[in-house]
Amino acid sequence: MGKMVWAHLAVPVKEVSLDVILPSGQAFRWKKHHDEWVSVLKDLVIVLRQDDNQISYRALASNNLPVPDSILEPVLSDYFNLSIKLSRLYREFGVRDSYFKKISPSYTGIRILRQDPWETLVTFICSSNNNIKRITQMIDNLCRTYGEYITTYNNIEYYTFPRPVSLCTSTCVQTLRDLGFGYRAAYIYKTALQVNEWESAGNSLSQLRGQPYEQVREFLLGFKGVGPKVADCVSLMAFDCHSCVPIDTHIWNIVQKRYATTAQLRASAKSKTMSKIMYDTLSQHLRKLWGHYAGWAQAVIFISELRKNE
DNA sequence: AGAATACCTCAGCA
DNA sequence: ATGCTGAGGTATT
Repeated sequence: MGKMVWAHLAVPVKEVSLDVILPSGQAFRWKKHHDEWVSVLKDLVIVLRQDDNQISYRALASNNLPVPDSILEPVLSDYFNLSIKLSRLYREFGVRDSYFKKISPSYTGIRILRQDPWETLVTFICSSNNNIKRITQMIDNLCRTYGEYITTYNNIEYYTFPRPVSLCTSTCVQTLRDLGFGYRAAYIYKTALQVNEWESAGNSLSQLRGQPYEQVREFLLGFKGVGPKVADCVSLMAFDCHSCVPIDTHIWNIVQKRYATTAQLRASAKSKTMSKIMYDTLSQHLRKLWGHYAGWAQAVIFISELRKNE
């Protein structure tokens, strides 16, 4: 083993709280081992430690060669969206929304990660009618089976996230079912075929970044297993659509409990399933309330609700 | 059009 | 114990 070389990001916990955002259902591949958070970004195993004033980081590559900080720092800065100042957003949300102002002091450092589009798409297809624990297990199985081995750290093997082409095999659906994907196995396979074809034609999913939300959303809704909620999660977490507010069961619950709702919204509460119209109405309502970075406010409210149920 | 139902799996609960 | 419910929904009817 080479000498451990740590580099540092001067980021206070109030801007990024790893312990809050990494295990809370935004990304599903971070593992905590003692005081270290470990995951894979691109083809590197990333190791993070955090104290009050900084995040220390280093990376392990498959060749065991050191990864220069000049490569690593931009990767992390991008992944954690560090150009966006959280303190400023919290202040603005607090002015717009008294409930946010009330609860946010207990939930600081919650920000939206900027994740890989393909990985995010697959992950959130898996998230439908599912829970964080199981989603984490499914994604872990997927990478072990179809990803490329990178290295072992703390006795845990780390793999890349498989490229679409790796899933375009005749046995994929059955394999995924055996790995616990249930009915989502077929969705993943079909999506892999589509994305592979799209990329083979010289495109990349990343080129959707910077496109208007409506176009990103329409594109995403074209995949099997992607409905309004999943499309919004991917738009927000991979395609820079910061104002987009995914409406899940937790947000729906909290809106009914905490926010004044219109007669139309209250009436819909009786319905077993949320209609597309109702979904859009609610999402836009919250977007207007919270503003251009509404999706970031949603993340705070979502985690506060998640934590309360524990 | 809009609402109900089936869908994989599994932990938590009565 | 066996059966039900809900988990960051979606496709189908």
